[in-house]
Amino acid sequence: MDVTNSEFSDHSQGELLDNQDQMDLRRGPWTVEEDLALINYIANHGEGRWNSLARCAGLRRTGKSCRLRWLNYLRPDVRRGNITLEEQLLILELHSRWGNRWSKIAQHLPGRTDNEIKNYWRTRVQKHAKQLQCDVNSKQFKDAMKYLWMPRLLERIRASSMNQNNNDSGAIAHVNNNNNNNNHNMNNYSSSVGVQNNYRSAFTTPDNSSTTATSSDSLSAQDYYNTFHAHDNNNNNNDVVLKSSAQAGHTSYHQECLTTPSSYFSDQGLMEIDQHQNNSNSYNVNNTASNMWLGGDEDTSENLWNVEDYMWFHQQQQQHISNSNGF
DNA sequence: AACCAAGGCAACCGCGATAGA
DNA sequence: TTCTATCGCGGTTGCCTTGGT
Repeated sequence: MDVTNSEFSDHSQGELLDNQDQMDLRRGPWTVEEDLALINYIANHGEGRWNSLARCAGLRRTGKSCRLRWLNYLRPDVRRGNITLEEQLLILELHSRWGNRWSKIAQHLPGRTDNEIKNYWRTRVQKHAKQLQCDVNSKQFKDAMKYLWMPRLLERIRASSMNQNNNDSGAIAHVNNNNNNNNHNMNNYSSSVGVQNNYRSAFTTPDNSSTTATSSDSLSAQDYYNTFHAHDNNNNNNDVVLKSSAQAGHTSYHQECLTTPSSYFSDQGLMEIDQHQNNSNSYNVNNTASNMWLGGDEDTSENLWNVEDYMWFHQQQQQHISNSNGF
């Protein structure tokens, strides 16, 4: 497919090309030949100066297009394949702190691009908000992520880690998605050194950039690692939810979460713990309901919600509405 | 088998920031 | 200081795949 760009429109700030160049520019999917040309050129000359690079490499593409293709796809250290549990957890946490600062979030997920994380967020996370009929930026949804989704991810990571430790053959350990297409490195890594090290690895910032981050920005790899290992390393972490969940082990998630002092679906910080416990089963990982979170072949975020969660979520919403109305 | 809708993702677009002449 | 070229980010689009009917 040779989609010639006759209407190239990025003339915003100086990226002006003469008419002939515009006529010659290609857009749309990259061909193998174009990929090879770009790879070869960068291998020999390095990256940067993308417009001139595109010309010199003989590519009928804009510099922007070349840069994007290189950064998001051709770079040797870019990781393909599905987002792991650890990465999901990290994305949720970082997004709760920084919002849609995709490139900033991507800096903490080595090999992942901002585009990939953004797509993940839009397709997976926002889908849940849609299903819950609430805004992705609403407090309700953020709380649901914080108190349901993230603890559950942590538990799954822990469970996978335990499986890994109990099965040296690695037959059960599938923290990384079974459907990974070409993520051989991560699977091998996970199998060989174990999930916990994998987790540690996932939180290692690229090229030591964390050392230059400002204090307010630097949610360090060690912070996450400490959080994850809070049950072993019970110090220097103020994230009550994560810590309590990590400490919870095989106890009810909801129970653990609800006993945190944080506010939950209520302006006064009151939680209807009893109501919840009466109206829904607790999520002990030993029971059937919760095993679906841990033992399924699928490893997607979709599995982190089930019918009871939705019911519970809406109960909390109704409760919140009632409280707001003074009932 | 054919059609359609939804989801996923690569690529594009617009704009602000930055560098340097 | 101003202007231009380039970079990089976040939002959006559109194509391809997949699953359901």
